[in-house]
Amino acid sequence: MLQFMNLTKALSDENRVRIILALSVTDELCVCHINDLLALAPSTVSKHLFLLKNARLLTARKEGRWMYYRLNNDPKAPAVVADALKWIIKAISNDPVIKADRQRLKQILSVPMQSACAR
Amino acid sequence: MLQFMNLTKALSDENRVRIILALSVTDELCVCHINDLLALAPSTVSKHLFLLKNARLLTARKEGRWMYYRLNNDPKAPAVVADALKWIIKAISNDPVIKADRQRLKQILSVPMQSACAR
DNA sequence: ACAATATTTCTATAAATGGCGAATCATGAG
DNA sequence: CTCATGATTCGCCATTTATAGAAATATTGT
Repeated sequence: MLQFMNLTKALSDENRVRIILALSVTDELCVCHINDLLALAPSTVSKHLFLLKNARLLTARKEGRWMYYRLNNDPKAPAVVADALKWIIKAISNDPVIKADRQRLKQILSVPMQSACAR
Repeated sequence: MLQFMNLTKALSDENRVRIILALSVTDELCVCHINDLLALAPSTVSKHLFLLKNARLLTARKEGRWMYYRLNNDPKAPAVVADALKWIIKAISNDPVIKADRQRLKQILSVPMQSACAR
C-alpha cells in the first residue's frame, strides 16, 4: 500500500506529470533540460525527480557531470508501474500543456549538449 | 489537464483509495457504511466523497435520507476514468489493508440497513 | 591543485491538504 | 408542523508538500 501511495502521490503534481510526458517522447533527458522545460529552481526539480524515481516511475544514470533520467521501462519493473505510465501517457498526450512542452522541448534539445547547461 | 489532475489528486490519498476498493466489491454503499469502514468524522468522509465524485470516479444517488455512492461505470464515462479504476483495482486488490477492509465491510453490511446508521 | 559546472542536500517559508466539530440542509417519522 | 436522522458545508488547526536560495558534493578541464 505504501509503495502504491508513493506512486499515486508522485502522479498528483502537474510538474511531475509534465516530466513523465516529456520523457515519453525522448527516451532520456538531462536534469538541466528538465530545468529549462519547467522553469523552476534546480533544487525544486531535483526533488520532483527524486519522488518520481522513488516511486519507480523513472530510472537514472550518471554520465560525467550530467544525470540522465528516463521512464522505467525495465521489463522487471512492477506491472503497476508500467500500467501507470501507459495510463497517464494515453490520458494526456493530447493535452495543450503537453503539446506546448513538446514544442519547447524540441528547441531545448536542438542546442548542442556541451553548451546547453552552461547558462 | 485540470480534470486529469483532479483524478490523480483524488487517487493520492489512502482513505480515498480504500473507498474505491470497497466499492469494487459491493456495487454501492451508503455514506454511513463508509463512515463505519474508515472510522473518520462524517465531515471528513463527506469531503473525500466529494473529491472522488468531482474527479468522476464515483457517482451518487439519493434514496430518502441516504446517499449511495458507486464506482462510475457509466459507459459514457471518459476512458481515462475507467482506465484509472481498472489500474487501481488491479494494483491493490490483494493489499493487506484492502483485504482487512473487505472483512470489515462484510460485518458492516450484515447489519440490516434501517438500524445500521442509527447510532 | 584550482576553477567552473551540474546536481543534490539543507534550511526556511508559503500554500495546499486532511482532519474535526459546529452549524446547516434535506428528508421522513410521529 | 416538529423533531430526529443522515449528509454536507464551513471554519479552524495540524501536517504535509511545493518552492526557492544557500551550502555541499561531484566531476571535468585548465
